[in-house]
Amino acid sequence: MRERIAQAIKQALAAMGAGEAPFVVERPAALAHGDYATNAAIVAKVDAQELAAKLHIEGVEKIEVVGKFINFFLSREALIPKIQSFPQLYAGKTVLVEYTSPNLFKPLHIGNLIGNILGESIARLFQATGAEVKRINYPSDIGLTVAKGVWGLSKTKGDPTDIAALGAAYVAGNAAYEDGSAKAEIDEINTALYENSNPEWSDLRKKGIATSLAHLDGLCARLGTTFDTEFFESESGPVGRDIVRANIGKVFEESDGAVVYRGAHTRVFLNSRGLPTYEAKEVGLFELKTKAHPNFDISLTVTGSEQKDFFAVVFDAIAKLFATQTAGKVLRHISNGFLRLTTGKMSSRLGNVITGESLLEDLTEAARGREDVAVGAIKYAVLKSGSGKDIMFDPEKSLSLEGDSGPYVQYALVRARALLRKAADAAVTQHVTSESAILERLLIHFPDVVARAAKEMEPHHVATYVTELASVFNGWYAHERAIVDGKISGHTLKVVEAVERTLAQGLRVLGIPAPEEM
RNA sequence: GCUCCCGUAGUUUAAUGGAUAGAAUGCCUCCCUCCGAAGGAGGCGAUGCAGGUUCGAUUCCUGCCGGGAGCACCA
Repeated sequence: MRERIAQAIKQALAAMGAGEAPFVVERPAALAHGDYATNAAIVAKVDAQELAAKLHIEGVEKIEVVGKFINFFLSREALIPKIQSFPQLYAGKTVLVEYTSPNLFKPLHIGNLIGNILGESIARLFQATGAEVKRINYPSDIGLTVAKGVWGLSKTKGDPTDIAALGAAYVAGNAAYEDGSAKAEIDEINTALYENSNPEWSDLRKKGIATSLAHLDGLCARLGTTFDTEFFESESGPVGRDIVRANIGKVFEESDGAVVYRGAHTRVFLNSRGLPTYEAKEVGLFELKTKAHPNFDISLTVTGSEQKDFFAVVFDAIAKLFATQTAGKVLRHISNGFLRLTTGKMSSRLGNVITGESLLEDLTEAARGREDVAVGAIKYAVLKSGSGKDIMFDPEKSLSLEGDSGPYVQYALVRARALLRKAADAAVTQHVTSESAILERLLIHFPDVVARAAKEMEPHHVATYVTELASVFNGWYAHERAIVDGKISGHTLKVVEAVERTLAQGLRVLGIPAPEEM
């Protein structure tokens, strides 16, 4: 419909001799300004009345000129909701989305949880708009964090198959490293793990990794994520190290015994002991990713916003190392913000943090045992604002299930579904009531909202829309009776069906469960 | 010090250079004989400051003030 209006304007402008103009046809801020509006008269510098008079568009009932804007009101027939498919913006494209990527041996912290929530929604937005999506998890299974855990396990004689023991071992190791009491020992373990030179430590690592990974996969499944591919730092490290070594003097240079890249700022890729750092591992990861998915078009990496500058430099280095593989492709880092408590930033490296899991459990309890509602609550809290911004987390308020929240939208959907169940037993009449027009006028914009959210990789557009729809539906629901004396209007039935479908699809791209009952 | 990001009702936030800056929460009124009140209706309340570009600026540019993040062997 929007396209049809744009085409008509283009033709009318050409007929007026106004030529090309960068006008837009968009949803006006206020319903009083119609279903679509255009600034064409302003940007093309023509008389709005004259332009409007030239427009005759099928499905448009009324064209109104207000000031210099032209507003379009669709006819009831054009509004009658039908199955709305999303614009297939990314048809034929392959998109790699890397997210979650925790340090194994450590409980999933809230930052990982937020990254998972954002990454999953972005993956779903691309799928909804036609892309083939590969979900990638890139856990850290080697490095200082793991060394701390292995140190802790060997000190505490902890059971490496017990997830709680792993967490405790990491906390102990981290503390001993930070206060310096075991720094040398842990560094030694770290090197030995890289070199696989100590069977006892390597065995603890292997068992701990398996436990941690199984636990992680279970939690991700509860959150609605199933990964297509898992790459590990133990794989990317050696690959990256070799690539970096082979490019010393070309892309990298040696400095103080380390191998560095000088970009926007200088970063160490191989440390002075010759071990690959996070930077070199990213280089190796890119090699692994392109081997597995050589035909990708877009590669996204979702991590905390503090890594923004890091990725700018690393992607810069990767573009030089892989000139042919990156030509015409998009490599992008997507930031997720911190979840901030009133007490300040939560460090992932300190022991007494709220884990992703404990948060989910607390929310579930507050949601009367409903994990789907709890998942909806936390996901909505993360996705309702623009990505990359910090999420203010007041436990009291975030646990509340009222207002601008996931459960609010879930509840509206449940009401629509309950109504449809009732309607199944009702007689369907032909008369058309006018009261639902506001719902119809909102419903038509859903595909554009999803398209925009996908293009900008901003799920919050969908969250905002779905809440608006839930609110309008609730208002309509409280004000009107759909089923009277066992009869429902066929038109109303179609509208409610469209609301149900739209809310369900909206929640799906957000990764929020859509309950049948609450 | 250098670089980047962010300042919108008391609070959490939305807005594609467009029309009367939209919600939620909080506070003040109302509404369940009736499809689910975890709901609905109404009221109060906001673009940090100063310039600039533009027919039009929350949006773009400059300066200032305030907050956050990053900047060599962690991830």
